[in-house]
Amino acid sequence: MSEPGPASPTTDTPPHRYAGALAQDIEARWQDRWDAQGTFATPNPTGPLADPARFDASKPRAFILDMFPYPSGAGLHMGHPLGFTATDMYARYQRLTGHNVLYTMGFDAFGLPAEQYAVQTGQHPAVTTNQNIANIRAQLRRLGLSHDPRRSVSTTDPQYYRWTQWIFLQIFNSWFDPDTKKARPIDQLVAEFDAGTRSATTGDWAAMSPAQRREELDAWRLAYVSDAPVNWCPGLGTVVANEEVTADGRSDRGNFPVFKRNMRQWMMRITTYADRLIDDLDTLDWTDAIKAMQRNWIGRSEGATVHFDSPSGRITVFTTRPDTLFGATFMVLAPEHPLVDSLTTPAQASEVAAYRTKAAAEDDFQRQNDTRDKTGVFTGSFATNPLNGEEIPVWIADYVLMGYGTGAIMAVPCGDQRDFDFARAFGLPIVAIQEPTDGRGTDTRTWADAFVGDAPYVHSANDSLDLNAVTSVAEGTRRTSEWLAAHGHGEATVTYKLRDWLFSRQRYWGEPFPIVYDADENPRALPDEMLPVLLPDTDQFSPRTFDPDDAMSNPESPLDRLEDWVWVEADLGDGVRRYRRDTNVMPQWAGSCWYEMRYVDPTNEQCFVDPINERYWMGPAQPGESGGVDLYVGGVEHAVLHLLYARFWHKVLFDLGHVSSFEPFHRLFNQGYVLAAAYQDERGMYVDAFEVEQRDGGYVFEGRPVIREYGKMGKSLKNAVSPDDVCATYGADTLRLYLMSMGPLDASRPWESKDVIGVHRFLQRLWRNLVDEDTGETRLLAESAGIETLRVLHRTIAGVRDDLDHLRFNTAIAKLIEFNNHLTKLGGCPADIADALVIMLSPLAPHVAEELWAKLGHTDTVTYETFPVADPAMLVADTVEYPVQINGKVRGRVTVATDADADTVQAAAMADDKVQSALAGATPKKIIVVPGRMVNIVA
RNA sequence: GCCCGAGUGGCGGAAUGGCAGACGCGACGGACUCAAAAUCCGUUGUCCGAAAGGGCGUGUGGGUUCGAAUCCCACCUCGGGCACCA
Repeated sequence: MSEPGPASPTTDTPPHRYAGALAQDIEARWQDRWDAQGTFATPNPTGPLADPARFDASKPRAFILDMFPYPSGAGLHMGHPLGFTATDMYARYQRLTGHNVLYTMGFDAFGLPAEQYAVQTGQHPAVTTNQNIANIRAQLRRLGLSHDPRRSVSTTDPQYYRWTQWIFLQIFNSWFDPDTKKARPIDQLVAEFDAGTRSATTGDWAAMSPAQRREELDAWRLAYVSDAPVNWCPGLGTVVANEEVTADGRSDRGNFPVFKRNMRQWMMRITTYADRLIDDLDTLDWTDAIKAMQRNWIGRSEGATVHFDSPSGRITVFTTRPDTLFGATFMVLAPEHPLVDSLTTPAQASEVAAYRTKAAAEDDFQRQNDTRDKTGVFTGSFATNPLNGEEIPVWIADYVLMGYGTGAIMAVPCGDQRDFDFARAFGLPIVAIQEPTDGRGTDTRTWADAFVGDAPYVHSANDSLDLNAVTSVAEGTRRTSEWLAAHGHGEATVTYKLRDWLFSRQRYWGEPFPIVYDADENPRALPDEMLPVLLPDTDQFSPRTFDPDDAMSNPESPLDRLEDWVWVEADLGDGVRRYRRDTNVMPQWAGSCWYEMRYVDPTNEQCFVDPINERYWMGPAQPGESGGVDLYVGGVEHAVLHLLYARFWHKVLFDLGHVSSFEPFHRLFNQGYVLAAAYQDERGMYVDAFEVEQRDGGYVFEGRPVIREYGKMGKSLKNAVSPDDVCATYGADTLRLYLMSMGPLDASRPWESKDVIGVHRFLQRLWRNLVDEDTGETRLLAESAGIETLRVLHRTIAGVRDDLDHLRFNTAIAKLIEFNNHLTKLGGCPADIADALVIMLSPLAPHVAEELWAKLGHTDTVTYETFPVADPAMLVADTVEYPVQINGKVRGRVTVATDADADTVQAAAMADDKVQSALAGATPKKIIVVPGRMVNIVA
């Protein structure tokens, strides 16, 4: 860091002043001692980490979790200590308030970042990953986080991914029962087929060959191989999930173009959980913003399917507005719709073929740009509107997407802006079926746009359905859906934007699939005793990447090259045979889908988590509650990726009876970002923020003017401050306090290095109130605390408790500073309240608190002490000062007894000189006395 | 366009219906020092005023209320998410 820190001790600074060097000395000693004594080891109810002598089942639990980091070569950035400090302070506070606390840290070490770093350095990812983990562990240690080190996991550890593979097989060997809306073991489906209580979808189960049966079952599995459109990213050399593709059709990582291609890939049937993933959000303590993002991503819409008769048979559409069916004046099919060929008349054939070719050449993401003008082609055929028998033309257009609904729509131009635009562009009829409430009338030739909303229907009746008296969309929708169902022309339907999860990647650094293929290319699960399927060692770990724009390239998995590994002999129940291994690896998200459960029972070799331990740490507190981690802190960037996938896996494991909680993360808190000033030169290039000088109200870099903006702290903006440097200058306790004092945890905050000194001075003053800076001995005031000091103390206790309960670390710190400022004015700390002060400080600045605790004569760690409890009697004074307002402006103050009644307070207010002179003889119309608060006189 | 969230001193922020600006940075004045740094003490929303005191003040305009930074309506600005999803 280039910023000046506090002075290093020189001859004239006292030897025991709390400054950077002393802080580091204290911190190193206490970190060593915590390690040596296993201070933060938390016992389990049962299993390898059970310790009956230390486990107190009568205490409430607190499972506190951070989103675990990728061990990238760059190490921690300031965003990590921000979230980690918050959870550590909360964890320590929970220990002080009598909770059993589960708090640890792991590493999400598979995936692209680790692999790319390995490719850059030419070293094996296992080597670089372990180096990076060691490096980050050292950085974390400096922060004084109270992790149980025995519970740490890395997703790349075979002892960990053995269970990731096991969970994959649980999912593979399950099906979703649409009746119970739950996952069930595939054996139970076989039993139902055998018993005839459920019919197979592809034929008569009893008459099927073994191969046909296998195919039938594979189509039910929650993890399945599918030849379907996927996102192929040549620049990365792998396919990626929908959630990893940005709105402009590029890869989330690397920003390469992504192409839709049909490929044979692993999918997970997350869509079967769409309703539960939405509905169960109601049971979670998450922000509305994140819930909205998840709902939005799942994209549930209720409506109806409607069947139209056409020369090529039935065309089914999905609509959210079946009530507008009388106004359907044409239909539009996606260019890829399977009926387009047979619907197209010879006269239209060349035009349709040209349009389809053009549409196919464009990628999906260009097509989804709503600023484009509408394009489309008439097929030459007509379909019949089931409500009124009208023949309406069938068009194809690229604004209809094959991937949503049925890939076909009924177009109601009077009630849908897109259809309206299309009708105007091609001169198609627009018939009003509602009388708009804005007075524009029903002559659609004069309309500037479609009308959407509740309004009386017109021209909306046939022999058996009459909406013309209906005034609400909801009622019209309900009655039309009923009519459609009754007449066999459709039914109420729910559609989702959510697609099944593409689960395979053509990379090296991931979990291998515990799957082999038989001679007929059927996927076969490996038995438990063959787990883990170890990731084979190789020096050819770099995936084959391609020209980022080469859409027709094909993925080549690095594991394909390992012939010796690929072919394996095994007995899967029908004798020893030769099988080919699956050469894909699982996506980055697999390991993070369940890591919180492994923290609960990290060394269990019998199961991924013992049910007793899971129920203790994650089980619902009350029947009907979701259960799950008590507090999960992390960035908002995982709103629809990790958080959706992890919820899905957890629900499958719940359905199968492996866990007692039906949600993994009961309470989620999203921390803000650490921002910092960044500077751009006239070319728009970022310059080193630490070499920029402020001059004449502007900013200058190497003599040239630069402009300032604020952005997420990091390498790309050249404005990153390293946590290590701050620890080296001021100590970790100062860094912790600064990060938390900057503002509320959920707000983004700009880093200002010059502000760090503020909380450092606070610690220095607090230290000085307890310790003689020359001798290092305690210097406590002998006389006991007076009533005024006790009142300040108890107000502080109550306030800090309330703040820490609600993760308001910024105001908790401010209250402690206030209290310390009071002690400073007192000339020091009375001996009888020093313990309380130090215990309150300990969750926030644990190292200096431990040091002070020891100086106060205690031999044990402060970690498991009891947080002081405020005495209610100390929170009220004998007298209270009332501000007296006249017409809402404060004009005077009166002091009355705390228990004075309203009349007494009013009398005192009226008797006040300033009030009388402000009233200037006027008679009050009304006087409001708010007990304990204030008086307002209305003159 | 739609859905969230936020606008308060020079700066980060506090106050969620009851004394706006807690706490911190910075700035200014003072102590210590040969001096500087560090440290300590004091002042610090703004305008008028020598002071006492007073006016104004939480993005803008309106409303509810004895009383609004806080609640309601409309608008403006910024940040985030989604976006031809039928």
